[in-house]
Amino acid sequence: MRDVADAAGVSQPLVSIVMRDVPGASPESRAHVLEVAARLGYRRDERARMLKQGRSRLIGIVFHAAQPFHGQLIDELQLAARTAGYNVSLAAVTKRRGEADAVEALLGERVEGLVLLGASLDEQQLNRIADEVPVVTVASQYSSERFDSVSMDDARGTELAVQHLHERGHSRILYLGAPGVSGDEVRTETFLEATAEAGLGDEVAIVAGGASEAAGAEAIEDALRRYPDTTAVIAFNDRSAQGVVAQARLLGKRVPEDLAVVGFDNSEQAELPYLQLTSLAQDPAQLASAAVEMVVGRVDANAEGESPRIGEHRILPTELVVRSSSGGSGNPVERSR
Amino acid sequence: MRDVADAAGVSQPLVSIVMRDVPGASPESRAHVLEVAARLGYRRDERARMLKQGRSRLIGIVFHAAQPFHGQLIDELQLAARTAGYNVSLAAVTKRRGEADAVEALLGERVEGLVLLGASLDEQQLNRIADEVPVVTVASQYSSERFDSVSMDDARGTELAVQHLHERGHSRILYLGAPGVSGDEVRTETFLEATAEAGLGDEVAIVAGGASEAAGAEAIEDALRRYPDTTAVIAFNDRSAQGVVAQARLLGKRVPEDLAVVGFDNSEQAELPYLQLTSLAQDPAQLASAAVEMVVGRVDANAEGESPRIGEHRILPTELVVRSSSGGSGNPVERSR
DNA sequence: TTGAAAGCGCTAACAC
DNA sequence: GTGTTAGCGCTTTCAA
Repeated sequence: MRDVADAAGVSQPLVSIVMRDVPGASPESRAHVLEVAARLGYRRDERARMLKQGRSRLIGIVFHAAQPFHGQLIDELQLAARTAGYNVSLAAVTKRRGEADAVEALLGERVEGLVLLGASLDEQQLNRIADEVPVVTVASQYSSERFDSVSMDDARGTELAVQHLHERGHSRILYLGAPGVSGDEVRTETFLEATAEAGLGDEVAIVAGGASEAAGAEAIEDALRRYPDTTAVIAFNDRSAQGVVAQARLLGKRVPEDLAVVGFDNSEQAELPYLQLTSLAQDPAQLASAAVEMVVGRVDANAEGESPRIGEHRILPTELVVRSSSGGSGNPVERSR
Repeated sequence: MRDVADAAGVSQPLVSIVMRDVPGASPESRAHVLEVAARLGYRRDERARMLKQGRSRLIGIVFHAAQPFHGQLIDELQLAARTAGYNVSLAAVTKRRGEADAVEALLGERVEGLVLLGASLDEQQLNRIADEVPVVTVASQYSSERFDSVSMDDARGTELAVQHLHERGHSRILYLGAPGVSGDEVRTETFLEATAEAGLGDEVAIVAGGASEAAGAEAIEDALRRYPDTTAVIAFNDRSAQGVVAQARLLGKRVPEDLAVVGFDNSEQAELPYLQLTSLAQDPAQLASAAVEMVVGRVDANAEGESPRIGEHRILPTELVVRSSSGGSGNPVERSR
């Protein structure tokens, strides 16, 4: 900026005014400064800017690099944050880098808020982080009073899935869960309640799988041996559902004629022509805008010295998107609430 | 730092010495300062640190959020960068945010080098960026003199695939490409050369697909109508290969008995039990360490005022990992060079 | 071993 | 409309 100012024959703060595009410079000097800056290839240093301003206007996002659904969420989060006047800083969780590490890195950058996608830290660890900076988790369920969360309505979603399959005449239904992954507990409980209520109590089964294609494939192979009469499967997510469909077909089952399959997430994969997976939708745009709204709300509240409010745990409505993997659409979309 | 210094009754620079863990403080004051810092929840501001140091020691990584293979690369890149004494800063390319935008954001953070995963910017744009900061592209092919690239040996890989299928008796081989995606051109040309050399000139075909599961599925359905005698497919990547396998099975073809399939990337998906995809491996660890080595080399050279060297375009050896999708392993692994 | 002083690139308050 | 001055949180001389 000094260099630009010297080259343009003006003061350095005037260059600042021009570069920020705020009033306070005549059209002529503005044009001149911009011309000189462009010629010199000048680019403003964002760090220095943040340092001086005393705040970063940065939201940190922790995501799992291997999870394609997080890509969709990042897209929406970036948009929502920009609208709220914030930028985002990304930290990836990978096979060799845990969530705690990723959070540390973002705190070192002085992010003003943290959005954690698919967090698996326990509530106590998150509470400690929330002492430093507002936290909101997306797609994980917590009930802490110290931070917020937003997730889909797992209970209602499971009910919709059970109801959908029951209506289509299925009674031997399998829930293929992902023990230890957030959301699984609620889905498991609701599955038992909903099937019991429908009078299917002893025809259903629960098997342990996981949140990946491989886990779904392995679990269904095993499950079909143990429960050969199974006619329908509710899988933990679309990825495991994809494994279920592929493996079942390899074993000679037709989907949906011999085995109906329902997944969770309504990811882009669900629309693949050879899958056409019935799935419980969670809208990434809605999740993202809720997350940004909550975290920015807390950031602003802190800035104005308000006393911190109690943790808010928002649950967004789900809808069942019916495709052919469950026997096709009778009534195409069933909304929750 | 000021606060910590006051609370500990020492000067602020001394706190800096302690926090950086460099010699210059007595064990007692070191312990005392650390204790006070911990009590106050002090955390060093990375931005201020970079600002003062006059450099960021940051490598910017541009990745595609929807591409799971990039997740593996990020993991390796983070490791390699840390080893070289650098940190990384991530910028995601998504449906609504282009590569140019992502690059801009990183330049604003004053990254000292840029690693672009699967770049699709043209050479001229990249040259302009390379004027500001060293650039290396990963898994895209360029021949610019102004920046570096590292990619797998597409030509050799394609040869290996053709040879592998030919050895197993296939002659009606299809190349299912991804027009416009980097690497496709070389693979297409090599496919034609290698098949011609093997005397299969008029039995092979090339069809336009894409780099996703959906593209592979659509393309194979169409291709099997136009070339019903096809017995083997080389797909642009593992994702499209997965679409090919799934769709072919749905159409009643058995894999590999009726249709042998080979992919590129040897991604984690290739190992799925129901796929067992023969694939041309590109080792993410090797790609990553080469990329970091090249970009850091240029950063250091610049720092020492050396005149910039000419663009280096490194091509890493590939190997064919044989799994059952191509008829199983005769000889399990065939190396290039 | 410790402290004082300067300055990285920028913005904000104020004077001219 | 423009320039002057001060300072964000650090690191880095250099002096005590």
